[in-house]
Amino acid sequence: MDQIFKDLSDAESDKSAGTKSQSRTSLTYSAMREDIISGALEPGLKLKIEDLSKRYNVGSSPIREALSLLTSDALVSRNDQRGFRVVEVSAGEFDELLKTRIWIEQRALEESIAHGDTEWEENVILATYRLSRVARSTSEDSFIANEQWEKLHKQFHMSLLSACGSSILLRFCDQLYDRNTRYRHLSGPSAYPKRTINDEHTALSDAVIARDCEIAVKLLIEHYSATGNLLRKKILKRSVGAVKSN
Amino acid sequence: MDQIFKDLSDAESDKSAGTKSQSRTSLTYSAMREDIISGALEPGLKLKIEDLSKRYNVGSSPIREALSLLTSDALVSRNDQRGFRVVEVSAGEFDELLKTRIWIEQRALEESIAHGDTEWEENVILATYRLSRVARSTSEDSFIANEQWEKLHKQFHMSLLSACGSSILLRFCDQLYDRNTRYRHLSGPSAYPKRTINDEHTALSDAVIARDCEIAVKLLIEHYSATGNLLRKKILKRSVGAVKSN
DNA sequence: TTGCAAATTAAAATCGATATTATTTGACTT
DNA sequence: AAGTCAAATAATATCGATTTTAATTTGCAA
Repeated sequence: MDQIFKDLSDAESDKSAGTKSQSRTSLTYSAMREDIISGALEPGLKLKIEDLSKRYNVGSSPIREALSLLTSDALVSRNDQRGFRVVEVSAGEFDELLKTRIWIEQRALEESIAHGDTEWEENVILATYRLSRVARSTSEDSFIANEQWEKLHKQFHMSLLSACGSSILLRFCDQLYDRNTRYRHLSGPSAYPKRTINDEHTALSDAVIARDCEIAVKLLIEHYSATGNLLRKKILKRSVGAVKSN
Repeated sequence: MDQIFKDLSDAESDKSAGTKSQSRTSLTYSAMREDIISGALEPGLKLKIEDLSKRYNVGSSPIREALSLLTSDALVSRNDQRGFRVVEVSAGEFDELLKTRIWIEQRALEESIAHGDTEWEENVILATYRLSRVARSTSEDSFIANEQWEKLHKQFHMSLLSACGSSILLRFCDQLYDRNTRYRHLSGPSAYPKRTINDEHTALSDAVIARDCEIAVKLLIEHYSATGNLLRKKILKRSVGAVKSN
């Protein structure tokens, strides 16, 4: 928990017209969310209101509200009268996450393929292309997560599902995606040794565009299972050596 | 919005030992949740902090935290700098809800049937029996929602899914169930004229116990679709005549 | 009248102080 | 040495006042 945090206190210096000023609660929520998913705030960490107030430079009310919101994202746990914590990670939860994600995304993908229109198709093509153009790591030898890749990767996966016809289902997928990303970040750098992820993405995209539901679903499941298997080992290693903080 | 609300101010008069005192936030959250689902706080209503403070007899902080939590349940919407509202209802959202619920619960039911053990089976039997023993309405002629039935009905449906192996999926089902219940309450009394709901429940339960996945899923979908069709008409009628409050 | 802008009012958001509850410490007993 | 209890400390939860922002009204000019 020893890193530089953004100062939210002068967030409303919003010179750019049109941008309706966000509340401190919203800004703090986004910032904390980012910090939990990235691993900056590590699993199990006790989240003391006063500490957070100092770090994010806001009073206790926005902090508490942000924590309440994060609770529903399953990133923070609340325990009445004894505060908040970053939720723990475990191999068990990871497996459940993976399993559930596959169940839900399978259906979303099927519906998307069945109902997606031309615009959707083009969005998939675009998202696939954009993702293919950026590197996963900013460095060649050591792995340094590329912010841009993260963003495009999520956009790619969400684009596949976006025509499923249910914003409710999409919301679930979005949430599960982020929870999974957290595991990916926590598992440490260079999680995917030799696998040619880009090829997997392209193949998946092709099947989707060809409206080949069977293949697409098969590829999606394989894609998730493969990354999942790699991650699980790391998580296990991690959770054994984990230190319950403060 | 002119009804009696519970006074939360002396909630900690918790004589019963063992019950760890809940926070005002939690209590307020539950109370407001109940009031939104029951329709006491109607769709679109502006939720002014001060009003709510008076009604629920707590300060602004617990109110705001409770509202933040309700936001993630999709029961309350927040609009930065201009407060909270009870989320609107619409035929469109209802359809999406129904559709999504069927997608998700189908999978949950399939998994549950595939993996459920003896204990699960017995829970289903029990839940079915208990539900069959209470009346939907407390009155014979006019429809007056029976609190007990509501509880047991939810327990019945959740019991069917409870062995699906994913607490994450169950959480989703739970949330969607509640959102649907809100529609049911809003659609007004005596929503189900002649249909013998109890028979439908029994048939569903039988199929589940017999591990007949195909039939069970078919019955579940029919069950939801039938009630859904009835509700949709009422919702349409309602949303036309709705008055944007305050 | 109608349109616009300043002034007013109302509400949301935020802060910082207080009250409440949990946790730790340390003296004392067995 | 281990356990128990009470005081001291630390943290949470809550309140009420203040600041900031949005919505409304009012007054003035075209």
